[in-house]
Amino acid sequence: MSSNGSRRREITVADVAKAAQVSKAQAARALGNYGAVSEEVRGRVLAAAEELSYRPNELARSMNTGKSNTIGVVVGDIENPHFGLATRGITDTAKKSGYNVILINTDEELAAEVEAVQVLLDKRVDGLIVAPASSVETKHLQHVHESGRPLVLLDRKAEGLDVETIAVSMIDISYESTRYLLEAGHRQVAFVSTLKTDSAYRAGMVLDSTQISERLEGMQRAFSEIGLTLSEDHVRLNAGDADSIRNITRGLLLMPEPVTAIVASDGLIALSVVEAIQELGLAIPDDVSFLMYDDFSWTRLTSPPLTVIAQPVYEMGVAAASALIRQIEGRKPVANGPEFSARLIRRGSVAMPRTARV
Amino acid sequence: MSSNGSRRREITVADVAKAAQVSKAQAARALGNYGAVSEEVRGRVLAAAEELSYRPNELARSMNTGKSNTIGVVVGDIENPHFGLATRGITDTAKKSGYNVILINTDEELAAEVEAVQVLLDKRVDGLIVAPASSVETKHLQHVHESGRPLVLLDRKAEGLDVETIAVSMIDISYESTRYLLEAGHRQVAFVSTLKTDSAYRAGMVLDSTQISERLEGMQRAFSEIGLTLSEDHVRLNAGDADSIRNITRGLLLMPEPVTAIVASDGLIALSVVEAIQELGLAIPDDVSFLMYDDFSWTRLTSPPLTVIAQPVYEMGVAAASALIRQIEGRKPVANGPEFSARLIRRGSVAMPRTARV
DNA sequence: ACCCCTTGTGAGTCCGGTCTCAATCCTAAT
DNA sequence: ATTAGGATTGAGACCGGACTCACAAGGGGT
Repeated sequence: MSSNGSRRREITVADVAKAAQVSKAQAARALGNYGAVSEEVRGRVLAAAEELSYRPNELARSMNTGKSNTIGVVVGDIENPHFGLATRGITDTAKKSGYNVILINTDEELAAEVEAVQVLLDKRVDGLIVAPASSVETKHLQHVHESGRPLVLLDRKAEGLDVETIAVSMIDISYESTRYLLEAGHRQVAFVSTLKTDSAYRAGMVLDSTQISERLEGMQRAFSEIGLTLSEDHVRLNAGDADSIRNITRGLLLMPEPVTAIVASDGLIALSVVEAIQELGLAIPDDVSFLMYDDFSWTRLTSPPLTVIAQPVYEMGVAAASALIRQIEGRKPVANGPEFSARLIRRGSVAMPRTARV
Repeated sequence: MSSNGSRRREITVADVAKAAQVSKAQAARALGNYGAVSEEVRGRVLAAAEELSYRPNELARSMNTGKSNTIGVVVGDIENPHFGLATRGITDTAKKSGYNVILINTDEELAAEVEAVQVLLDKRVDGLIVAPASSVETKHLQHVHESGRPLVLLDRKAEGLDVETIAVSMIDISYESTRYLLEAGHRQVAFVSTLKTDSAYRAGMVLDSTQISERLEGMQRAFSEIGLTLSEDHVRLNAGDADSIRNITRGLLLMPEPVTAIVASDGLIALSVVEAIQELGLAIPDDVSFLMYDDFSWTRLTSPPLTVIAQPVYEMGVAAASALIRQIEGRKPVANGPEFSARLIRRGSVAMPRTARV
């Protein structure tokens, strides 16, 4: 009873070598497929390995090759389909090139992100993909970069960090979609985002996220172009859980001069905003127009289907992984990396505001 | 220029030891917090480590402790919010106990799963959480289990594999929800699932997924209770991409005696089914009733909001991780692990079928 | 027949930690 | 003063592969 007494200790090259009656070095060569090995020996070793069902210890291997074939991914929240999709793009691509992915969630907390990066570095990952929680507080990323470890940022740029970044430029699309709202007659337009800040939004304040800065910049540009300004009071940050989003939405719609259009910064926010609107007994787009970032399938199922700003999230994940792997393998960056841009998909959630109608 | 000339080679215990003028062994003890170390030495070592910003190499550490503080997670598709949420539960819990997570996607391909498991084993993860693609083909899992590596299954049981499994029992809830449909007057009920099979569904055929088997069993029980049987032709498996789901849905609704209710096996399928229904110009629930597994937020936003079978996905992720970590740390299983059950949330997508109305 | 070069091979070192073991200190007890 | 016994400490083995080095054999060229 025990053809393979493989209890506890694992099979190592030494075991295989013994079984094949060759030196450890030869066995290692045959198995690792390097150096010179006679057919004869190779055969014996491979057979022995098969027989013992030998499996190399990747840890040991990594230790002296210095390569772990693993990349670390740090995102704010995988539960958010935006990151889910991006992660999918990353893992698909990584797998194709023989890399594994260690995933760490940060809940968009800077402290968690700093720790996550540290942990991954300690595990000697070959490179990192980070969707930074903050575009301003980037010491830890700076550190990674300086230590020479390949690093690619996803979704958001980091202030003063010259690192390859895969992100959609938000200014133009934000400008375009704001114009779309303005042309429909909206003047009271709100923007709701989860971005955490110490104080309420004030024009010109420095934000932690370049994404959000850019979006606001685009909105402002559209407004100022027609001689108006985006009201500070209509920019609501710190929209955390469903409850706070609900309150924010109610606030925006119940104020003396209610907003006539709301722009949701991501899919999660959108859900709560739309729900709050429905709760108030208001109709989209008759009472309020609605626009959101991220094109999820369900946005086509609501009535009316929602007008969205679609970002090539999966493709960006792919691009981030490709770029990182390229860096890891020391290849030169391609001349013109793909440029990603978002596009406005007009469905049914934007219409003329009540006030503008005859 | 170069306060810390930390280029290339990383700082090791040996470096710290030298800087602190003690032996490597002592430095290691002080750093690793084991063995006896005088306050004096500890101080010097810690200071030196700080100064050099030493970071232990987890790989090396893992290699001779045999622990990697990493757990491997194998899921069919993170992009599916079902797994997204579960993964979130897993990572949250793992992090709390100091474990990291390596995530691998299998696209529900058995071959990919086998490889994924192998890769994780090679990386010497401390344990595995797998949502098995097949409940029947389980040699690779058997192998893991026999090798003594902690293993927890998620969502689906594996035939003849005595391994801790965190899953919702589907029979009762399926029975309950089918009764709900039958009581509303439906007789032509369809079930649509992605489950891959070699041939079309036939009653009694062995399915790869215990989840699906159980659901069908529950449906059949409800049918036979009132002297009817669930038509084989109404059980549609192999619903892969959006297109095939669309075709299946059209098929079900355009056949001579169309189904009056459709049950979607998961959120992704639901999306396409609902879309196909809308495309056909049919209304839910007036023309077709609709029921789906998984309670995603967006199901409350459609009109009507969808009736769903909610599973405590996040909690199951938490439970799976807890169970695995318990196993890894060699603690006894708690007497009565939490039992998970799904519940039917009646919203607005189920009504009397046309045929049953006056 | 002699030298050079290309394989093939085994011994042993190294990666960066952990851990065993024997030697050295120190302090309190005899 | 002497000594037992615990606290410290350094040397070195070890984890499981990769890789360097020195050396033996076989082949070709002249």
